[in-house]
Amino acid sequence: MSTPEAAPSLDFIRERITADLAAGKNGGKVITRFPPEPNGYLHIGHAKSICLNFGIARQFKGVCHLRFDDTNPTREDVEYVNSIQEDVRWLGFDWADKKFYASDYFEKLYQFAVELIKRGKAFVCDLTPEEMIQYRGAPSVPGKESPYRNRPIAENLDLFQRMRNGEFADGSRTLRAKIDINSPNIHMRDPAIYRIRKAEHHRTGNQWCIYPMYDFAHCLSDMIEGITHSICTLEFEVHRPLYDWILDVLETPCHPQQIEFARLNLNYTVMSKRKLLELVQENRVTGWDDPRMPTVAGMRRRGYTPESIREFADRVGVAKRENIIDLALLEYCVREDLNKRSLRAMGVLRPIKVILDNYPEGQVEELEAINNPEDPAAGTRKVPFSKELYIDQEDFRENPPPKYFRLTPGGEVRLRYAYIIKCVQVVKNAQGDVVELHCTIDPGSKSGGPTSNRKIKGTIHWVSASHSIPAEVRLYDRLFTVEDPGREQEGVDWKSNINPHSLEVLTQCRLEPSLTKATAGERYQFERQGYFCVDARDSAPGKLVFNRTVTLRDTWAKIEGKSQG
RNA sequence: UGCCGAAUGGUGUAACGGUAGCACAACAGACUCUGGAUCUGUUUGUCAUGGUUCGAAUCCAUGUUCGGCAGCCA
Repeated sequence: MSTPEAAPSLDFIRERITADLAAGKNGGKVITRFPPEPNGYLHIGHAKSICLNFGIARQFKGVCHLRFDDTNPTREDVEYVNSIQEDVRWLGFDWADKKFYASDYFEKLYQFAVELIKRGKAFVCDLTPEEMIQYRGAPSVPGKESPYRNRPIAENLDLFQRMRNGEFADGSRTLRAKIDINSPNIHMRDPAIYRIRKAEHHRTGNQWCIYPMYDFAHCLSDMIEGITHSICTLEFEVHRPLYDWILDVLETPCHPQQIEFARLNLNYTVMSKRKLLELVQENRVTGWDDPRMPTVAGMRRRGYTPESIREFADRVGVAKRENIIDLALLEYCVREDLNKRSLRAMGVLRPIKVILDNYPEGQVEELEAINNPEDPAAGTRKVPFSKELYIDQEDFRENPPPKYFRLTPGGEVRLRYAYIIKCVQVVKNAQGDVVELHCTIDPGSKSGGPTSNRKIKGTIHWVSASHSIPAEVRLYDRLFTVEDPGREQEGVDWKSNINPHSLEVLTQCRLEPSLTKATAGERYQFERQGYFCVDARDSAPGKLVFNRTVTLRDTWAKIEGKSQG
């Protein structure tokens, strides 16, 4: 017997699509599209949109097109076309043979513009850009009709053809829709739909010197592809009347429904392509794929999994209200995923030497360690143990605060998978820094041994000094020190909030020898510390570089942070 | 002050006139050879004021606050 279950709640877009389907619209088909402009790398906000559009297509047994919205040759580039495809694929989505470019439609778009002119709904305007701004008015200021607005159709046709022929200079003329110069919606005040740009396009070369504007190209591209639901972000809401107007006037055979949702914002980072580009160009980061960037490429390099990003996109939901998502949710999603799948290893980031006084010189034991306690199938491995070890500086305190469960002078601690040791002597250098610890082991306390069940509060990780391998480890922190760095404030450069400690490079790290074979992109949990990923760009055999994806949840840091006020 | 939107705990998001729920965060505890994971529990919310109704987060009115729009960008 099944108990009555509440239907899984749908977001407002899926709700609407469900209703359309129920009403028999679009012949029962669902076709969406992800339409990036190739003028930058994709970021986590795009990932949300990708998951939405491709996810809806998958869910409703439809398809999602990948369409490059490349109508502005001055800012677009093939580098971006390539990175976008790589990122969408990496995220786990497939556009099959549905890859398109708005530039594929330039000729069709031109013909639609001619048709608009023939229907008396567009005109060639000779106003300069400055004049056009003036004539357009402002939100509360009525517009003024262009003196060229009532040119005869034949003259418009001739002029538009000559615009295409390259007879006029950049910026000297535009083709404008003839709608209503006094519309309360500024986008309806006879918007420009074609401009002259004698620029080389990354795909059409010098074939064109006039290019359609977004508002004209987008709705018609959607229409040409038979898109049923054209999902975009909130700032296009005021464009929808224009979207609909163009398709209505042209009496097109299909009329996609534009639906707007609120874009994703994440705290402690910026999400505008312009700002991200600025960080790249000013070398505030090492590139679009810098692991601190909220770009898909950066997150990939940092060690995020596609699964975790998809899970995140699911959890943030889809709605129309402005939002700023807590970075903690993203981090929760990666930890959740990585905890289940990643192999454990021991690595000492800031080494301090430990000498076991009562352990035989030259003896080496191979101790068994569990590869992943969450997955018994991952098996075990051997870790060498010897008289000289390294432990992390953080795991020893000469003057321990209350509740400190690690190594202290005269205190005991468990070495993971090995023995319980006691610190008997602290060696310092001339500056008073602790450089070496002498300890003794409890021989019976070896994991599995007779006294191994002794209750010891703390367990720490370690590596054998002579067996361990060197590595560089890069620790990342949030790129900005304030929650909403993108918010423009008068007289304040948004870049003044960049976190000067967003990157810390550790070069003295020592890792357990099993990591020798770690290859680019592989992810591990360094026990008690976090998840780390072999850097795909800078790591090499014998010269390992790891990126810290995210720390483990750190209850101790919280306790200590609180007691320090 | 024109037009278009949106307001539910700290952050997101459900509830579609009938018990305000879920997740993250926070807090407390259990367990632990990772201060991880896991488990248990706790705190915190319907923008305001009216109205309709047996009953309102939901419907209506007014107001408030926040966001978007004045590129020949997308």
